[in-house]
Amino acid sequence: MDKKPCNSSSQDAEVRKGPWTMEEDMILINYIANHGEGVWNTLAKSAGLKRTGKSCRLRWLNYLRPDVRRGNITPEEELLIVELHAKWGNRWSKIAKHLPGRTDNEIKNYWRTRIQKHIKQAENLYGQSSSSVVIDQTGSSISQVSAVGRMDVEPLETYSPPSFQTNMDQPIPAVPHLPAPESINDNYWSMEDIWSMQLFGGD
DNA sequence: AACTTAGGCAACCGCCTCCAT
DNA sequence: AATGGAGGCGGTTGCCTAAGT
Repeated sequence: MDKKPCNSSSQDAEVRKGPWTMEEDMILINYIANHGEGVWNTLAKSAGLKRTGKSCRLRWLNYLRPDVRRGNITPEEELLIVELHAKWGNRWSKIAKHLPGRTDNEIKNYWRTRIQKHIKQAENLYGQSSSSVVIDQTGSSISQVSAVGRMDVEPLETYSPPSFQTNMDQPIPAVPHLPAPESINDNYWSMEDIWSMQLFGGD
Protein backbone atom coordinates (compact mmCIF):
# COMPACT_ATOMS: atom_id res chain seq x y z
CA MET A 1 0.00 0.00 0.00
CA ASP A 2 1.00 3.61 0.17
CA LYS A 3 2.66 4.24 3.41
CA LYS A 4 5.59 5.83 1.72
CA PRO A 5 5.94 9.38 2.85
CA CYS A 6 4.51 11.57 0.21
CA ASN A 7 6.32 14.69 -0.75
CA SER A 8 3.43 17.02 -0.64
CA SER A 9 5.66 20.04 -0.44
CA SER A 10 6.28 20.08 -4.14
CA GLN A 11 2.78 18.97 -5.01
CA ASP A 12 0.46 20.79 -2.69
CA ALA A 13 -2.36 20.53 -5.18
CA GLU A 14 -1.96 16.78 -5.19
CA VAL A 15 -3.93 14.43 -3.04
CA ARG A 16 -2.09 13.22 0.00
CA LYS A 17 -1.84 9.51 0.65
CA GLY A 18 -0.36 7.36 3.32
CA PRO A 19 -0.55 7.58 7.06
CA TRP A 20 -2.54 10.35 8.59
CA THR A 21 -0.75 12.88 10.70
CA MET A 22 -2.03 14.03 14.04
CA GLU A 23 -2.62 17.45 12.55
CA GLU A 24 -4.81 16.04 9.81
CA ASP A 25 -6.72 14.06 12.38
CA MET A 26 -7.32 17.17 14.40
CA ILE A 27 -8.54 19.07 11.37
CA LEU A 28 -10.95 16.32 10.45
CA ILE A 29 -12.24 15.91 13.99
CA ASN A 30 -12.72 19.61 14.44
CA TYR A 31 -14.46 19.99 11.13
CA ILE A 32 -16.90 17.19 11.77
CA ALA A 33 -17.48 18.36 15.32
CA ASN A 34 -18.48 21.75 13.99
CA HIS A 35 -20.21 20.87 10.75
CA GLY A 36 -21.10 17.23 11.02
CA GLU A 37 -20.57 14.61 8.41
CA GLY A 38 -21.66 15.50 4.95
CA VAL A 39 -20.58 14.85 1.42
CA TRP A 40 -17.11 13.54 2.01
CA ASN A 41 -15.46 15.04 -1.05
CA THR A 42 -16.85 18.43 -0.16
CA LEU A 43 -15.92 17.95 3.45
CA ALA A 44 -12.33 17.16 2.54
CA LYS A 45 -12.04 20.30 0.48
CA SER A 46 -13.86 22.54 2.93
CA ALA A 47 -11.75 21.32 5.81
CA GLY A 48 -8.62 22.07 3.84
CA LEU A 49 -7.48 18.47 3.83
CA LYS A 50 -5.52 17.32 0.82
CA ARG A 51 -7.20 13.96 1.04
CA THR A 52 -9.89 12.26 -0.96
CA GLY A 53 -13.33 12.09 0.48
CA LYS A 54 -12.96 8.37 0.65
CA SER A 55 -9.80 8.65 2.67
CA CYS A 56 -11.46 11.05 5.10
CA ARG A 57 -14.46 8.82 5.46
CA LEU A 58 -12.32 5.78 6.09
CA ARG A 59 -10.16 7.57 8.63
CA TRP A 60 -13.20 8.87 10.45
CA LEU A 61 -15.13 5.62 10.48
CA ASN A 62 -12.23 3.35 11.34
CA TYR A 63 -10.24 5.46 13.70
CA LEU A 64 -11.47 8.88 14.70
CA ARG A 65 -15.10 8.36 15.59
CA PRO A 66 -15.51 8.84 19.33
CA ASP A 67 -17.37 5.58 19.71
CA VAL A 68 -14.72 3.44 18.10
CA ARG A 69 -13.40 0.81 20.48
CA ARG A 70 -9.82 -0.12 19.95
CA GLY A 71 -8.02 -3.37 20.71
CA ASN A 72 -9.13 -5.91 23.25
CA ILE A 73 -11.51 -8.05 21.26
CA THR A 74 -13.28 -9.94 23.97
CA PRO A 75 -14.00 -13.67 23.88
CA GLU A 76 -17.67 -12.79 23.53
CA GLU A 77 -16.89 -10.67 20.52
CA GLU A 78 -14.75 -13.42 19.07
CA LEU A 79 -17.61 -15.81 19.44
CA LEU A 80 -19.96 -13.40 17.79
CA ILE A 81 -17.58 -12.78 14.92
CA VAL A 82 -17.15 -16.47 14.26
CA GLU A 83 -20.86 -17.04 14.54
CA LEU A 84 -21.82 -14.22 12.23
CA HIS A 85 -19.10 -15.06 9.78
CA ALA A 86 -20.36 -18.60 9.61
CA LYS A 87 -23.74 -17.15 8.84
CA TRP A 88 -22.85 -14.37 6.41
CA GLY A 89 -19.32 -14.99 5.22
CA ASN A 90 -17.13 -11.98 4.52
CA ARG A 91 -19.88 -9.45 5.05
CA TRP A 92 -17.67 -7.47 7.37
CA SER A 93 -19.77 -4.37 7.56
CA LYS A 94 -22.81 -6.43 8.34
CA ILE A 95 -20.92 -8.28 11.03
CA ALA A 96 -19.57 -5.01 12.38
CA LYS A 97 -23.08 -3.69 12.88
CA HIS A 98 -23.54 -6.35 15.54
CA LEU A 99 -20.38 -5.38 17.36
CA PRO A 100 -20.88 -1.88 18.71
CA GLY A 101 -17.77 0.21 18.38
CA ARG A 102 -16.02 -2.24 16.12
CA THR A 103 -15.32 -1.42 12.51
CA ASP A 104 -15.55 -3.68 9.52
CA ASN A 105 -11.87 -3.10 8.88
CA GLU A 106 -10.93 -4.14 12.38
CA ILE A 107 -13.03 -7.26 12.24
CA LYS A 108 -11.68 -8.11 8.81
CA ASN A 109 -8.12 -7.71 10.02
CA TYR A 110 -8.87 -9.70 13.12
CA TRP A 111 -10.32 -12.49 11.12
CA ARG A 112 -7.46 -12.62 8.68
CA THR A 113 -4.67 -12.35 11.20
CA ARG A 114 -6.02 -14.41 14.06
CA ILE A 115 -8.83 -16.66 13.04
CA GLN A 116 -7.54 -17.65 9.64
CA LYS A 117 -4.28 -18.60 11.24
CA HIS A 118 -6.11 -21.19 13.25
CA ILE A 119 -7.83 -22.45 10.15
CA LYS A 120 -4.51 -22.85 8.36
CA GLN A 121 -3.03 -24.67 11.30
CA ALA A 122 -6.01 -26.96 11.41
CA GLU A 123 -5.68 -27.65 7.71
CA ASN A 124 -2.02 -28.47 8.07
CA LEU A 125 -2.62 -30.74 11.01
CA TYR A 126 -5.59 -32.62 9.71
CA GLY A 127 -5.77 -32.02 6.01
CA GLN A 128 -8.56 -30.25 4.22
CA SER A 129 -10.86 -33.13 3.52
CA SER A 130 -12.90 -33.09 6.68
CA SER A 131 -16.44 -33.25 5.46
CA SER A 132 -18.00 -31.04 8.04
CA VAL A 133 -15.66 -28.14 7.71
CA VAL A 134 -16.77 -25.66 5.12
CA ILE A 135 -14.17 -23.40 3.67
CA ASP A 136 -15.41 -20.98 1.09
CA GLN A 137 -13.91 -20.37 -2.28
CA THR A 138 -11.58 -17.71 -0.98
CA GLY A 139 -10.40 -19.91 1.83
CA SER A 140 -11.47 -17.24 4.22
CA SER A 141 -14.54 -18.80 5.69
CA ILE A 142 -14.78 -21.71 8.02
CA SER A 143 -17.81 -23.03 9.70
CA GLN A 144 -19.12 -26.17 11.17
CA VAL A 145 -22.56 -27.19 10.19
CA SER A 146 -24.21 -29.45 12.65
CA ALA A 147 -26.80 -32.06 11.90
CA VAL A 148 -29.58 -29.61 12.62
CA GLY A 149 -28.14 -27.09 10.23
CA ARG A 150 -27.00 -24.38 12.55
CA MET A 151 -23.46 -23.20 12.94
CA ASP A 152 -21.73 -24.30 16.07
CA VAL A 153 -18.87 -22.18 17.15
CA GLU A 154 -16.63 -21.72 20.11
CA PRO A 155 -14.84 -18.69 21.37
CA LEU A 156 -11.27 -18.70 20.22
CA GLU A 157 -9.93 -18.81 23.74
CA THR A 158 -10.77 -22.46 23.45
CA TYR A 159 -10.82 -22.53 19.71
CA SER A 160 -10.00 -25.73 17.98
CA PRO A 161 -11.65 -27.02 14.88
CA PRO A 162 -14.72 -28.56 16.47
CA SER A 163 -15.55 -30.87 13.64
CA PHE A 164 -12.18 -32.48 13.81
CA GLN A 165 -12.72 -33.63 17.29
CA THR A 166 -15.17 -36.26 16.25
CA ASN A 167 -12.67 -37.70 13.83
CA MET A 168 -9.76 -37.82 16.11
CA ASP A 169 -8.18 -40.66 17.92
CA GLN A 170 -6.12 -38.33 19.95
CA PRO A 171 -6.54 -34.99 21.58
CA ILE A 172 -5.91 -32.02 19.40
CA PRO A 173 -2.39 -30.77 19.92
CA ALA A 174 -2.74 -27.43 21.52
CA VAL A 175 -3.60 -24.92 18.88
CA PRO A 176 -1.81 -21.83 20.01
CA HIS A 177 -4.11 -19.46 21.76
CA LEU A 178 -4.54 -15.90 20.83
CA PRO A 179 -2.23 -13.41 22.38
CA ALA A 180 -3.60 -11.71 25.40
CA PRO A 181 -5.75 -8.85 24.21
CA GLU A 182 -4.15 -6.57 26.73
CA SER A 183 -0.93 -6.73 24.77
CA ILE A 184 -2.43 -5.09 21.76
CA ASN A 185 -2.29 -1.45 20.77
CA ASP A 186 -0.40 0.02 23.64
CA ASN A 187 1.68 2.24 21.45
CA TYR A 188 -0.88 4.53 20.00
CA TRP A 189 -1.61 8.01 21.08
CA SER A 190 -5.03 7.54 22.45
CA MET A 191 -8.21 8.90 21.01
CA GLU A 192 -8.97 10.31 24.42
CA ASP A 193 -5.91 12.49 23.90
CA ILE A 194 -7.14 13.69 20.55
CA TRP A 195 -10.64 14.29 21.72
CA SER A 196 -9.55 16.20 24.79
CA MET A 197 -7.30 18.27 22.58
CA GLN A 198 -10.01 18.99 20.07
CA LEU A 199 -12.31 20.05 22.83
CA PHE A 200 -9.92 22.86 23.55
CA GLY A 201 -9.05 23.55 19.95
CA GLY A 202 -12.45 23.33 18.40
CA ASP A 203 -13.39 26.44 16.54
C1' DA B 1 23.82 -6.92 20.19
C1' DA B 2 22.70 -7.40 15.54
C1' DC B 3 20.05 -9.42 12.19
C1' DT B 4 16.04 -11.89 10.34
C1' DT B 5 11.36 -13.22 10.24
C1' DA B 6 6.54 -13.05 10.98
C1' DG B 7 2.43 -10.87 12.69
C1' DG B 8 -0.58 -6.91 13.16
C1' DC B 9 -2.90 -3.27 11.33
C1' DA B 10 -3.74 1.26 8.87
C1' DA B 11 -4.79 2.67 4.56
C1' DC B 12 -5.43 2.31 -0.48
C1' DC B 13 -7.63 0.23 -4.63
C1' DG B 14 -11.17 -1.19 -7.49
C1' DC B 15 -15.71 -2.75 -7.97
C1' DC B 16 -20.52 -2.39 -6.95
C1' DT B 17 -24.75 -0.07 -5.54
C1' DC B 18 -27.55 3.77 -4.75
C1' DC B 19 -29.43 8.10 -5.75
C1' DA B 20 -30.04 12.54 -7.88
C1' DT B 21 -30.58 14.70 -12.21
C1' DA C 1 -34.62 5.26 -18.82
C1' DA C 2 -29.87 6.62 -18.91
C1' DT C 3 -25.98 8.60 -16.76
C1' DG C 4 -22.63 10.24 -13.58
C1' DG C 5 -21.10 11.07 -8.97
C1' DA C 6 -20.62 9.65 -4.23
C1' DG C 7 -20.64 6.28 -0.77
C1' DG C 8 -20.01 1.57 0.77
C1' DC C 9 -17.65 -2.62 0.81
C1' DG C 10 -14.28 -6.41 0.44
C1' DG C 11 -9.67 -7.45 -0.95
C1' DT C 12 -4.98 -6.34 -0.78
C1' DT C 13 -0.68 -4.06 0.25
C1' DG C 14 3.31 -2.81 2.72
C1' DC C 15 5.26 -0.47 6.87
C1' DC C 16 6.21 -1.04 11.68
C1' DT C 17 7.44 -3.66 15.49
C1' DA C 18 7.93 -7.58 18.45
C1' DA C 19 9.73 -12.09 18.70
C1' DG C 20 13.07 -15.34 17.52
C1' DT C 21 17.80 -16.78 16.25
